[in-house]
Amino acid sequence: MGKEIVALVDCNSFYASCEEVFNPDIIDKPVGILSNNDGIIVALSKNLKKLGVTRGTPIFKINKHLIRKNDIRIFSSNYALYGDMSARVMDTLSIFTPELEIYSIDEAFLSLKGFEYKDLTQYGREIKETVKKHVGLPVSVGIGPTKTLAKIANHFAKKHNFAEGVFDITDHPDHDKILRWTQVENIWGIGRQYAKMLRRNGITNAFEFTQAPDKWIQKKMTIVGLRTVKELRGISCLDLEKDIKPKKEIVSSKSFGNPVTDLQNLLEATSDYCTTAVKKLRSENQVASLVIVFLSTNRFKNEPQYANYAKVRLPLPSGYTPDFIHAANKILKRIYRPGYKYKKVGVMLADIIHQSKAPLDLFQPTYLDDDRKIIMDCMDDINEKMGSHKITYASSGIKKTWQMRREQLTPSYTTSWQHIPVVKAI
DNA sequence: TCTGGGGTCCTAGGACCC
DNA sequence: TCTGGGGTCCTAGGACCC
Repeated sequence: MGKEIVALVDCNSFYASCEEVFNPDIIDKPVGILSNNDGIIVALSKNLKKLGVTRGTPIFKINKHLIRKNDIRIFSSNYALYGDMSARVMDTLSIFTPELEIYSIDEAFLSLKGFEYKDLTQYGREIKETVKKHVGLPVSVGIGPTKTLAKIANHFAKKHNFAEGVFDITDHPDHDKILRWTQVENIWGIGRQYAKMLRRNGITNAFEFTQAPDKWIQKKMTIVGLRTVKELRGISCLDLEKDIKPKKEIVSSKSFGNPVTDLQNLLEATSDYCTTAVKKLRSENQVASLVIVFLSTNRFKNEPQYANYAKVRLPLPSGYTPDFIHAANKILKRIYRPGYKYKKVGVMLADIIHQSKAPLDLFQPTYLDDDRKIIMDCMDDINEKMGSHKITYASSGIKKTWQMRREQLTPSYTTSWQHIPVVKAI
């Protein structure tokens, strides 16, 4: 076994950059992308960051004057577009390595094992330029002997202009200096709570963290924290995961555009989220047997609060949407209390297994061996061809007054024929 | 007026068993 | 007064990620 060497390729301000590809006139403007329901800012372009806006800020808290004065462009999130752009980036990256882990919508780890004879920084530049050419998106590349160090190298590449978006920390003469430069909250695996705890104990940067005793770290931060510190010391503890792992749980939940008080609307929303979740379940050829429904009021408001959840186990694992809608509606009726303004409901599917591993039953047909699977597959096919939600359940309602807001949505340029951009000759 | 959604992993403690 | 011990399984909650 040779030494591990990985590159982390990360798209810069991914959502904002996707919008810029199709709206070149916003490239130099501050751009912000909103969460579902147009609630908070989830992605910011460099120019928006410069104005002091941070991720997670509710849009209504951003000064209107600031928006107008700087011509800030705000968009609803367009996941159809981002998902498709992501797939194109990943396709391009797969040219550069036999082993690729798609870590998130905008990040991938590439194994560069066996490539050490190359100038890896130069290779990183090639990767960067090729993605730009093929997909039009800017990326940064960090290279290191472990995933955690590759993350740090990537962060470094982004923050220092001289790196021009590519940095290799491997055997770098200033290795410790770079770790000293990395504040604890910027270490992959250290969140808000642990960062606070480390600072309380006098540990402020990655280098100081590597000097802490293993026993102490494990006691305070479990084995997860210990792995992180070992990775910082150059010992690989997190393998590249090439295979896409089947989901263990599937959640569908959304805040409402407006508060909902009556049971009927909640039942409709629950049915709708059930439909989404079970469709996802089927798309991975899986079945589930546990349904959990949760609901809550708006915790930011100074009004009576209520939150609850409950679960139901199906007699047999299923992929049949009505099985889940029945169960979910039953649960909802149990936990619903009148008199509250609800902000959100959600459905979670758990105890998920692959269809082929579903147990048989002597006394009742399973999802696989009666008509239910055929009906579902048929419905999925039609919705795939004719557009999603062509066939749906009446229990999801028609008016859907509870639906989320998406007022600044851009077209689905790459995934919908109606939205394909037109190039006009002058 | 308006504050996201979807995941994973680990551990402590209770339930249960012999 | 004294009231076992060890193993496994499950779950809720807390931490993290993007």
